[in-house]
Amino acid sequence: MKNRTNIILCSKKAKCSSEIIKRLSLYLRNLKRLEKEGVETISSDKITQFLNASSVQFRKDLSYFGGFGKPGVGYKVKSLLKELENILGVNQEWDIALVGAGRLGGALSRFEGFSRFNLRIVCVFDNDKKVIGKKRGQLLIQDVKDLVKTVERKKIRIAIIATPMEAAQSVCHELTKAGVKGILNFSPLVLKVPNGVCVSNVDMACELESLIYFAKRKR
Amino acid sequence: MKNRTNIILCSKKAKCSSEIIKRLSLYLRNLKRLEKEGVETISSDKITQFLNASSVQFRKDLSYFGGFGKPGVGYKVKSLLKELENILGVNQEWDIALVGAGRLGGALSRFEGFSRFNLRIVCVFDNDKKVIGKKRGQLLIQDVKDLVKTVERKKIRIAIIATPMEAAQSVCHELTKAGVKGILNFSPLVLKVPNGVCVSNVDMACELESLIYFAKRKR
DNA sequence: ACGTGTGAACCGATTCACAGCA
DNA sequence: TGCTGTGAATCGGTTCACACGT
Repeated sequence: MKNRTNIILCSKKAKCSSEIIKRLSLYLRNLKRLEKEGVETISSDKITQFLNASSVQFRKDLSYFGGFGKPGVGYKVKSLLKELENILGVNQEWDIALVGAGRLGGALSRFEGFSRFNLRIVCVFDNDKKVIGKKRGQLLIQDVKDLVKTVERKKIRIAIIATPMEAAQSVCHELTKAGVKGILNFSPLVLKVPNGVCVSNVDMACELESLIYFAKRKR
Repeated sequence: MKNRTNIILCSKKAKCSSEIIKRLSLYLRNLKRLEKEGVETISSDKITQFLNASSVQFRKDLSYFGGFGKPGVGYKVKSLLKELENILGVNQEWDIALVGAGRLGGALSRFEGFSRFNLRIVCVFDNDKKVIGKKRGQLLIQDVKDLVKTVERKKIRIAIIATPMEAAQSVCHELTKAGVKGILNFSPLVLKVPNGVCVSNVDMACELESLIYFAKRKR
């Protein structure tokens, strides 16, 4: 009744919340595991068993992009995996810029998880004269003054901010000026960004304080 | 018309989503900044100007716990700050256990942000014989085998999991067995926890993949 | 019979609109 | 007048119920 090809991938874009996309990413990871284990077909019931999602939600999430399953059978692991990679855009390598070479930045630059997902940190910036020029893993730490130039030249679209709060907004400004469209923000500042730029905040203090709130009233 | 004291703090507990609590934590942080700057009174309009929240949402969030503002005037920074600290339970020190002394764990154990919020990492565990017994900052890295014993003895209620995916579920099990009620999970696994335990996931791969999805379709 | 895909119902969270107080 | 606090309306996301394909 309805055309199910990738026109939908675009046309339904507006309806697609970041929560859905994060779940797709989660599904993808689990499909990869299943593939490794040699599983060929899986039902929505089975795959959501180990996730915090219902089988209906799984099917609904996928339905925004098309019908990938066979009634009475389920989903072919390999082909659904490819579809999701395609939808998310992770079938190509993505270069990432990291700003802030402090402790957190250092840990992130060596975080194995990134490479596993076709994500590659290709440059690291800092404003501290003492670390500029030093190596962080394979990468030379560059002066944050060269940020715009470098990010533009390398056509980087995704960046991670791991600076102290004070520097975060100006770094953010430079990044967007240089064409960055997605920012993973580890600083506790709420960033102001121009339209069309997407920010994802990882605010550890907020997370921990909410845990404390709920933990406090258990027993 | 309605009693506004801390009975509500408990009775409204059920209505309070973790999103509200995280925002309260954000408000608190900004109130601290304002206090430092010497601001004595603030309106909901002003304080939300630099946050991703509307002034109505600010007032609504607070209204779950009582009316702290004065019509026509606003909120007294100092006293609202105290109220929020009280609600969140961050006016006392909280001891945290960290599991996983790898790169991420290492960065976290030295993350200055924690101490700023009355959070103190008091023990670090790992299962790698090569690092057990070594110092991580001030702390000795302990064998994960001693986890339950130590966590019970120190009455720790909050923990951070920064282990590889494979170890996460068993660590989580031990933590809850030892009485932990809140877990900040940096591993990409969806944890199964008993009722009454609160998990907050920081899944960097999902965050980044969602950024990629949205960045991909901008220009 | 089994499992997908989806309109409809539901539910929670945000926003609106305004009453009431300083 | 200025700003808070809150019922009512609205919006979006999740779940239900079931039609349909294999």
